[in-house]
Amino acid sequence: MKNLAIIEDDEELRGMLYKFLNHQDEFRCTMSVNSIEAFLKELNEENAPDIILSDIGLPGRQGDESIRMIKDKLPNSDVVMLTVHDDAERIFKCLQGGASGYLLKNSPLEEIKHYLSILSIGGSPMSPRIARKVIEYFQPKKKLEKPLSEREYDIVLALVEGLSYKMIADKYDISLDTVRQHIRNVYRKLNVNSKGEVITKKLRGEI
Amino acid sequence: MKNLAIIEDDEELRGMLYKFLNHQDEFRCTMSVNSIEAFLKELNEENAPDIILSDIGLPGRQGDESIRMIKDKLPNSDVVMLTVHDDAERIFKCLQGGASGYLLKNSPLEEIKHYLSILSIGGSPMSPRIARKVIEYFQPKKKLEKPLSEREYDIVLALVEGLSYKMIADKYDISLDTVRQHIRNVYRKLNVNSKGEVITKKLRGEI
DNA sequence: CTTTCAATAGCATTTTAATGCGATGTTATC
DNA sequence: GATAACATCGCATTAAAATGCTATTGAAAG
Repeated sequence: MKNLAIIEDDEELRGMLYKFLNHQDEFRCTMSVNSIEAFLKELNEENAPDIILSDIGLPGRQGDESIRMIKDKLPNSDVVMLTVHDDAERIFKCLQGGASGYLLKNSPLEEIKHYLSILSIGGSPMSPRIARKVIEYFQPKKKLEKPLSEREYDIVLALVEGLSYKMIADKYDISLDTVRQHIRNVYRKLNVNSKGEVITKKLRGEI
Repeated sequence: MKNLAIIEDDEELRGMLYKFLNHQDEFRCTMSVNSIEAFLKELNEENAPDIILSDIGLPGRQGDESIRMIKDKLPNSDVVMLTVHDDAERIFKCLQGGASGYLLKNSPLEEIKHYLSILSIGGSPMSPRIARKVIEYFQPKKKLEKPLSEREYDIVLALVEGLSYKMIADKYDISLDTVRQHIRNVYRKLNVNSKGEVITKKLRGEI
C-alpha cells in the first residue's frame, strides 16, 4: 500500500484521479492539492507520500522547478509527471530534475493506475510517445557529410576523456604535430575551431 | 497490417513468438530466423519487414552491431530488441545503434503484442525496468560536494556552448579576468584542470 | 561584529591550443 | 599511373587557456 499525492490544478481531473486511485487496493491518496505551495504546506509526517503524481503546467512555474522543490523535501519519493506536453526539452528538464516517470494526460485512468504500479517493481512509468522521444535523444541526429576517419575518431574520444595533445600523442605513440594535424582535419570536417565544440558535438550525439 | 520478422536463436521461444504473433490481425510474420546472417540472406522485396523483433545476445555478436547491420539495409524499419539483459551499457549501445524499442524476454506474449502495436501510433515499446535505466541516465549521478554558484554554472553552460573566455566576458558583461577567476573556482570545485573536462562532466550529467 | 563566501578585477607567467605552410609514404579507386 | 584520402612529421607563429598571487565589495551566517 503506497501513499499517493496528487498535485493538479484542474479540479475536475484531480477529483477523478483522486476518486479512482483511492479506490484501488495499492494506493491511499493522502493528499490532493492544486499547487506545489499547497503541497509543501500540507506536507507532514502523517501524509508523506511515496508517490507524487504531479501536473507539469502549473501556473507560473517551469515544471522541472516543481520537481526539484519536491525532491528536495522528499528525496526518496517517486515523482511522476502528468502532462499534455510532449516536447523534448520539457521532458528532459523534468527527467534531469529527478522525475521517475512521465505520463500523458490523455491516458485512461486504468492505464495510469497500471503505470503507477510499475514503480513498485522498480520500473519507470512512461507513455509510449514519451519513450520514443527519449530514445530518439540517444540516436545520432544526422549523418556527417564528411565522416571522420578511424584515427580522427580515436582522437575525438581522447578529447572527450579530457586528454591534452601531449597525452594523446603518448597514448597513440605519434608525434605532437601529428595530433595537431588530425585535430585540424577534425575541425575542418566538423566545421568548428575548438576542442570544446568537438566534445559538445560528440556528447550530444552529433558525431 | 505490418510485416514482422523474428530473429531469435532459441528455437522454442521463436516458435512461440511466431505462432502467437502471426495469429494477430495486426501482424504478418514474413520471416522467422535464428541469426542476422540468415535474416540478411533471406531478405527480399516480398518479405521486407516493417518491424524486426530481434534477440540481442546472438552468438558471437555484440547486439548493437546487429542493429546497425539491419538499419543499414532497412533504415525505415523499426528494430525492437528482445533480451534478458538490462545493464545500462548494452541498452545505450543498442539505442545509439538505432533501436526503436527494448523489451525484456520475460514479458508475456500478450504484452509483447501490445508493445509492438505501440509502434504504429508513433510510440516506442520499452519494458518498465528499461525505462527506469534510461531515465536514470539523465539524472545527476551524485551531488557535488562543492556545489557551483549560479555564476559559475552560467559559465559552465557557456563553455558547453563553445564560447571562449573573451566571449563569455562579453556575454555577461564582466572582465576577462573575472571569467578566469570563476573558471579557476569551477576547476577547483570539480577537481579538473581543463575546459574539456568541465564540458564532459556537464554533458554526462555529473554537474 | 567578525568570518565566510560569492562576485568582481588586475597583473604576470607558463602552458596548451589553434593555425599556416610544407612534406613523405601508403592505400585505394578510377 | 594519376587522383584522392589517410596517416605521419616538422617548424613557426599567434591566440587562448591555465595558474599564481593579490585585492575590494557586498551579502549571509555565526
